[in-house]
Amino acid sequence: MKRSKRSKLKAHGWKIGDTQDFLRLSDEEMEYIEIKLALSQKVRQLRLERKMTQEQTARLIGSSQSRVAKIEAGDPTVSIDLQVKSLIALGASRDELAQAIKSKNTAA
Amino acid sequence: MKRSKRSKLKAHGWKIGDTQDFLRLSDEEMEYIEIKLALSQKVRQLRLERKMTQEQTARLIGSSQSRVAKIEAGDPTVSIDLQVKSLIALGASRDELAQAIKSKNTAA
DNA sequence: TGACGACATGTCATATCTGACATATAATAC
DNA sequence: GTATTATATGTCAGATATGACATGTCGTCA
Repeated sequence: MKRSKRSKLKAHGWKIGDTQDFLRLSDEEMEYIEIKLALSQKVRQLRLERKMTQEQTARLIGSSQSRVAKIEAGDPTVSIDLQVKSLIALGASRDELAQAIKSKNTAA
Repeated sequence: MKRSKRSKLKAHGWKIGDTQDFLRLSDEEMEYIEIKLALSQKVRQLRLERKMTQEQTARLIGSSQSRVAKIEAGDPTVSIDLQVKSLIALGASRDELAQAIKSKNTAA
């Protein structure tokens, strides 16, 4: 359960799909990162819907602007725990959270 | 974002519903604990489905029997991160994970 | 041009989580 | 009875995540 080489990877901005071979991530690492990225996007989405700045959100969750930026970037130093706590603080329901984690419809 | 007094709470075995007033948890704390508990139950479910012991599962995820027990108990010292990693290692898909987090149908 | 606001990124001391270990409990088989 | 196996619980040194801070980038307004 090590973080290994992907430590420095920026999850943000990846095109999921080209990553697998490119960086030689295992399926499990891929799934973990996809979930983290999905949650980070949801945090940003909710924050923007509520027309808040990262600074305001930081105060809401008892953190700092820089950490909110990292949460939204899916930074490796940010735990899923913190992402989940942020989403809850932003008012997301369990079901909304589940929905965010669900893989998007690969069907056309 | 402190862990506060619920540190010593055992999430396991609660009857969700009587907790709210009893322990004076905020809605946000409740939601967090419910999610953690839902994940812990899913870990146990998958492990048993695969007919594995906690010891075997521990080796699978690179941890120890005692920690697997804590994962399945929703112990406060276990992060959602570790629960998610465990579920992935046990072969759960993103969708399965999302399903586990979803609130169960309150409809009869 | 400069100043401002929002966000990104790097670093660090300290808080929290981690695997490992010891030990306890419970159930089963002899 | 007591071995054995599976699980639970408490503790701790070391690993990792955290908030805070400094500073950087980028857009916009004058």
